Amino acid sequence: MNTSNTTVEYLKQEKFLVAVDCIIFGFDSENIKLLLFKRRVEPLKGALSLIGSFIKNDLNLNDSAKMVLEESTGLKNIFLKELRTYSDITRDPGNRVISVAHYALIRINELDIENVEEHDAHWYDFNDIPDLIIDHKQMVDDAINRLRDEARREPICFNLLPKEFTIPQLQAIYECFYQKKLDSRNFRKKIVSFDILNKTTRKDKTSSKKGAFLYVFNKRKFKTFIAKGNRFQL
Amino acid sequence: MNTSNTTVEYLKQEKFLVAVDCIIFGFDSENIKLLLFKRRVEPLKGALSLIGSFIKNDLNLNDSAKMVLEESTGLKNIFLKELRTYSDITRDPGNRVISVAHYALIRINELDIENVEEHDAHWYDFNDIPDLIIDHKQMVDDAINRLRDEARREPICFNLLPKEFTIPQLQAIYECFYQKKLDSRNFRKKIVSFDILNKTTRKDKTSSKKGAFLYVFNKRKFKTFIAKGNRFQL
DNA sequence: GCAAAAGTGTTATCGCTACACCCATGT
DNA sequence: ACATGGGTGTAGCGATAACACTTTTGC
Repeated sequence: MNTSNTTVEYLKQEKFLVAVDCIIFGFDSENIKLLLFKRRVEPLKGALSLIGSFIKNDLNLNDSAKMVLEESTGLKNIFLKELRTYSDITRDPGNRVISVAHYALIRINELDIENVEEHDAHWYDFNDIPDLIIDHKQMVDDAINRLRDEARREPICFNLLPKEFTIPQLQAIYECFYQKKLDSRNFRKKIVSFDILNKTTRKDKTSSKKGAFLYVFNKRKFKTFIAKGNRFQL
Repeated sequence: MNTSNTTVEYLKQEKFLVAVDCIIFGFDSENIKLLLFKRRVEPLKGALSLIGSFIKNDLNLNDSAKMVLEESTGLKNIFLKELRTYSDITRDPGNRVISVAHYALIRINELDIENVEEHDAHWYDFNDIPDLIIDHKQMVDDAINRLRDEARREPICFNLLPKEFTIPQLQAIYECFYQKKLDSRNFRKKIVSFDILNKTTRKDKTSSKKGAFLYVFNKRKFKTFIAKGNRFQL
């Protein structure tokens, strides 16, 4: 095995600018939202865009995206996944840039407001996204489709809710994704049958006089659920 | 909008080597196979690896992967999708290289044998993959998981079979993925009920005296199927 | 006491699973 | 004539979908 720092073969190759862009999703009890920014550098300064950054030599792509998220939202430990690359030669008018889009789910209530305002960031309803620079609109569309699909099969929506949440809150997210009302009896029956939530004794009273019991997602129970050969499917 | 060639901001940024690697799947009527290559350049020359290449300035990632596939298999119009990026700083001992893995499904019977032998390529059973260089084994594992998952929900397995194929051939692929025998009556019932195949009047007699009718995947029918709100699920 | 959301059970329907025999043909 | 894989139908079961009323409590 070759252990020198840079192999001769590699020196001949062209190098590229590489960036990460983040599609940040939130949920405000009404709708799925996306966090968009006013771009601060040329080209296209001032236009609406996703938040992103060129990567540096000391971080991999995932960590680069994490850093971007932390800087723009003040949040650590965000749910984050790679979406796909965008590499058309002329996609960026400034120069060729290969961008790796990532999508993130955050809890709006934990957001650092100051940070966000400092970055000229605003939430937009996910089914009413304005035009964005370059191919960012495409990235958003792709991310929404991916998320819609993934939400059906993986327990990821919990990342949009506070650690403790109610069943009706969870249902509301799925109703946004599917764009239709769900039967609350059937929804509750299904999610409870999975046995992946812990019911607390506390109630959330922000949306009704009666209050709804708070639940917590239990990762251990979920693993057991999967180990038994079950499939999360909503 | 800025229309100059390279923006000043961009000039300060670090650039990176970017490569594509291809996980090539085939099916030989018995098992899912993977095409692996003996590496020809340092570092790690002679070791087993996926086929790949540094990208050039004139092609996007998808087209770069297509070119790699064409050069190594002699095939055009291959089913090809991006898997994910691999970007750990130290993943390549030669230098930092960001690799974008792609997976491809090809029809083994159409393969250009000469081309393949020229490239020191050999087929390996997908559940008995030897050690590969760098993180290529990880790429393969990720690709297999992705494919297993995608095959359930998207009609992609047809890309592993000749244009005309039999129902038992198709079933065999799914039996490989699930690693269990399926009931032929139920399998046939399900796939026929989708109404996305055209039955021909011809038969394939390579695996039985009686012969099995040949079918063709019909993209138009599939679109209708989806438009009606159905879901492909096997 | 009333408005508003939370919570609860039952029935009909549909789709999936399990299962066994006849058919066509090459040797 | 026999061995081999191709092709077909049905019945039982489990899961989903449809549906309406009671409970709690802040105002």
